[in-house]
Amino acid sequence: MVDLPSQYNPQSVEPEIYKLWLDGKYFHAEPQNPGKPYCIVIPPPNVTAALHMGHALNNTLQDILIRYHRMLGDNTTWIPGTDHAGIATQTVVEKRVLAEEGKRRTDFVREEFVAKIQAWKDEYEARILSQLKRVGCSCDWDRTRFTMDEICARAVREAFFILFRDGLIYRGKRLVNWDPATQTALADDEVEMYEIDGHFWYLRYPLVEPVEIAGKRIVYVTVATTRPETMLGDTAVAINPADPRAKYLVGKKVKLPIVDRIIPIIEDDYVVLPDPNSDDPKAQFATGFLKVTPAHDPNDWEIGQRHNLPIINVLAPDGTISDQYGWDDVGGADFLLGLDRYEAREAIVEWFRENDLLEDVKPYRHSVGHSYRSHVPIEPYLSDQWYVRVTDERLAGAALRAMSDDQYNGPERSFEGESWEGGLRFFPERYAKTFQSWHENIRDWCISRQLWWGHRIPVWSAPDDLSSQAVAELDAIKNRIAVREFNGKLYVCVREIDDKETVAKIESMGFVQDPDVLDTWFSSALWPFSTLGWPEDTPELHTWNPTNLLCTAREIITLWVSRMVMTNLYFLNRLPFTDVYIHAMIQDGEGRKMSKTLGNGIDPVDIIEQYGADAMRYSLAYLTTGMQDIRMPVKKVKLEDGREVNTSERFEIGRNLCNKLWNAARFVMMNLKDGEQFSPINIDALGLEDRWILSRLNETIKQITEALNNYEFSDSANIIYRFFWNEFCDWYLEWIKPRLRTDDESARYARQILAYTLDNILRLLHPIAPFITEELWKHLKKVAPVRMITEQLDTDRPLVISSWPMVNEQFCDEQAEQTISQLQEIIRAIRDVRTNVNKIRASAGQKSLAKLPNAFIRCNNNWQNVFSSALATVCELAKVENIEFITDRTLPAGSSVKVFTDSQGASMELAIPLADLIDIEQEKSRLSKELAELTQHIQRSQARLSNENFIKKAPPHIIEEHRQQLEKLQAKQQALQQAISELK
RNA sequence: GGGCGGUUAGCUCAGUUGGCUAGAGCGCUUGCCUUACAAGCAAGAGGCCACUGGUUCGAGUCCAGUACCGCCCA
Repeated sequence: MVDLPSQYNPQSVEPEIYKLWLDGKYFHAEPQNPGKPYCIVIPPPNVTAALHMGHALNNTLQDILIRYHRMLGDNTTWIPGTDHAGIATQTVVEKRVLAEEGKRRTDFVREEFVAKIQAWKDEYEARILSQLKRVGCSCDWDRTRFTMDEICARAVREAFFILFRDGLIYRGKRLVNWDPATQTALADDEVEMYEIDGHFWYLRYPLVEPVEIAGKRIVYVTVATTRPETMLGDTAVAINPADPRAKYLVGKKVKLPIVDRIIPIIEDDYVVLPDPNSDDPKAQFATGFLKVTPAHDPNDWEIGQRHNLPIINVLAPDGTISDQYGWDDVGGADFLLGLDRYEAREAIVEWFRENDLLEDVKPYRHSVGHSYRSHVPIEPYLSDQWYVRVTDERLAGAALRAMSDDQYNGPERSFEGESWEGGLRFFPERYAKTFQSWHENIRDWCISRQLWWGHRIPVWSAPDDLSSQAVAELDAIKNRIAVREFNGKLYVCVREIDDKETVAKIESMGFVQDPDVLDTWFSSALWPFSTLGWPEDTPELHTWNPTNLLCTAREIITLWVSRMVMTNLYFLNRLPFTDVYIHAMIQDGEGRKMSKTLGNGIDPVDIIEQYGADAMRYSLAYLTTGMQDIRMPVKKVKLEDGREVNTSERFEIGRNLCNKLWNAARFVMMNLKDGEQFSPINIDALGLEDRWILSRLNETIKQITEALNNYEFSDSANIIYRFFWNEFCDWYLEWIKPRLRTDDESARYARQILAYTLDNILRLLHPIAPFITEELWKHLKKVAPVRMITEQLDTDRPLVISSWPMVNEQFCDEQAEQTISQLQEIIRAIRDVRTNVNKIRASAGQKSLAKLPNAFIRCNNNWQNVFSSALATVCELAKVENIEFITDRTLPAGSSVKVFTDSQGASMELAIPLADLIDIEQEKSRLSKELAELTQHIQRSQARLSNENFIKKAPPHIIEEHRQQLEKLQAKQQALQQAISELK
């Protein structure tokens, strides 16, 4: 006998169940295990912060698939881990240290500060991994990795070395996206564009010699700029050659105010011609003259390259005005030195104003790049950085060839016969477009970051006075290093991470290691093989790479998916994964991103504590349709312990389902006889409802399996919900209650089917709701250790490693389904009448009836037999004392009447006498309303069927369907009319 | 500026290749503490499917355009 509380309490179940799984090592797989390999690598959460609801969603979906495949018998592993998240983590630690100790990073030596970040990492890594466990994630914990651990570090070193050796990494001097707050370069995709209310300032630059144009004496040109502070670095003024003023002005000089630099006026197509009537705001605001600052603007950089202009950098790395980084004609600008770029902006504008050179100021809204970490505006900044030549055919080109044929839409691809070509698929497929256009427009990837937290760049640069003897010595160790020359300087990459000897050697020769670290995404890019042991040729790598699926959010397609594809293809000549599933982003009720600053985030742990992990998981799966956003209205709630937390009512569906499952299972187990031994039974000997529920179960298995195979999470959640709740609980359980009270064979069959169906429900629901199903599985095993209909089910192992239900066509019973469906319709009709009778009685102050006294049914023999065999149950379910069959005599007058037509076209009439129960008039008006609606419907149907074109053009089976429907409607109408006329 | 989503019941969302009297959960109304479950049971009410055109015998579904909301990339 099982004794369970009447409410499911997840808190008391979850820790114990998770321990059971861990103790049994059920999540662990070895490469040589039997079964088809199935592997997912987790998108490693950043150690920056604890997990949020987006992570909960991301990992729930992965766990559903992992658990499903484990139950299918696949050799399944889910590789967990965390990401060091270079700039993000360093930034949060810098903030914390500043707040707690009042110190800046630069107040420490590098090792000291890295140790502080390391401590933060340890804290958050532990927290993140424990959060994943609370969500129920069945990760292969023995394989946990961190993007900076030794194994990943080794892979990073080898990957860098190969790319460096093969000429795919180079050093370049160009404008980068500079974050003056964290003082590092950023990749293009780490820059976020924000709309800013700014200004156009109109600055007058005096001509060295006045010019006469159309009789007018011109003494200055006016440039319009949104960033006046960059004028200090101007090295030209440009004008469009099509501008009528160009022929008078090109070649002339202006004297740059403040610094007094003499700079030329040049002509360049890039300059926008002024046009006050243009749709292009740039043309509206333009003066026709463009100040050119090659060191501080990407477009000006291009112009500078075309015209060989000098490059004058007036900024320090922290964004202050400085003459220390390539500016030697400060002139009158020394009062600006040391000012922040925005202070300088104001000072310069003020200077122009005072000197009567500020012509105008206009408000202007435009997008400005901001650091995705520090959120300060990005400064285009001239510097030397390391780049990966992803534009190379071997990288971006390969990524494009990897796309599956039906998802690729572009210029003809020439395949080279590689097995991976055309093997990469996106779900939903629209995201393939993002992937494709990213690679078609890709630019080289800046991978160096001026940070302390990350993989140090394994490159040593030569001293200026490198001797030829030293070069010869390098040659002697050439199999341990790669040597490349950039801008006349030698750079050495040391291959092995622990090759101290070589490092000592080159350092003794005066080589110095680059102080910078690699972009975090460089190590993440290797994740699908670094975690499996690459560059070692491990059995893990053999078995599980390519992995099967990557599950992530859409903004990650460019940052990460792209790079994993390119590196896996380049280093291993195969895909990192074949499928990419892109899930939705969770937003609050107003459609805003959840964020700390808005305070609208929901903490998964709060939800787990309130509703349970299964409830959260179920709800998240239920919400995962193919859409790109999930709206989650946020509600504040005060907990018993006084804390106020964010929650959402959207998790109630999961909680309610868990509670229902708990109670249904409780009911089943209360009715099972302890340790009852079941033996195979003949399906044909079973009752109608038994065959019905088995048939429905079989269909459910089919549908869920299909949904999971197609990553249709919401569908799978809905399918099990409907079967379990609306079919098993609402109908089957109610239907067999009378049988269970007997002590005959029929009761035993019912118990056998209860055990069997509950068993299957637990299996089907386990990937989505693992805790409660495992817990109930335990209890079920106690009361019904042997479960079967025709063949015995595997019940000896924990549910987590038990088998996924198989479709069994033997259980498919179309006739039982139709019959039950018809009976349901009749039962609902009787319930409906009773409800209305009670409503009318209540309004007349009469007592409500628990049951109707009488119902009459006129039907053929076939149906009468069906009814007779289930009469007591139908009466009970329909809440009627007695059902009487009539064949010849007319239906009793003064009845509410309904007509049904079964799938064979036979009609059946139901009459419930009301005369003694209620004031007939009210029922009459209700029926009249129903009749009016019915009549309208019939008119529409008739109109369609009398349309010649419909008959001529519609497919015959559709016409037939509409005909039959009309007949049914007309039968109903007739009965209703008669009933109304008799209600007197 | 380019690309991609969304707009269906008060709220959050389903709706297959066009063939419905357009569905679900929550909320609402009415009646029920019915021996698994009140986090429940039964029965209801509630929709010009954003707008305008088009294709079609037939459009929530396909096509074109408009409006608004949102995301990604410049």
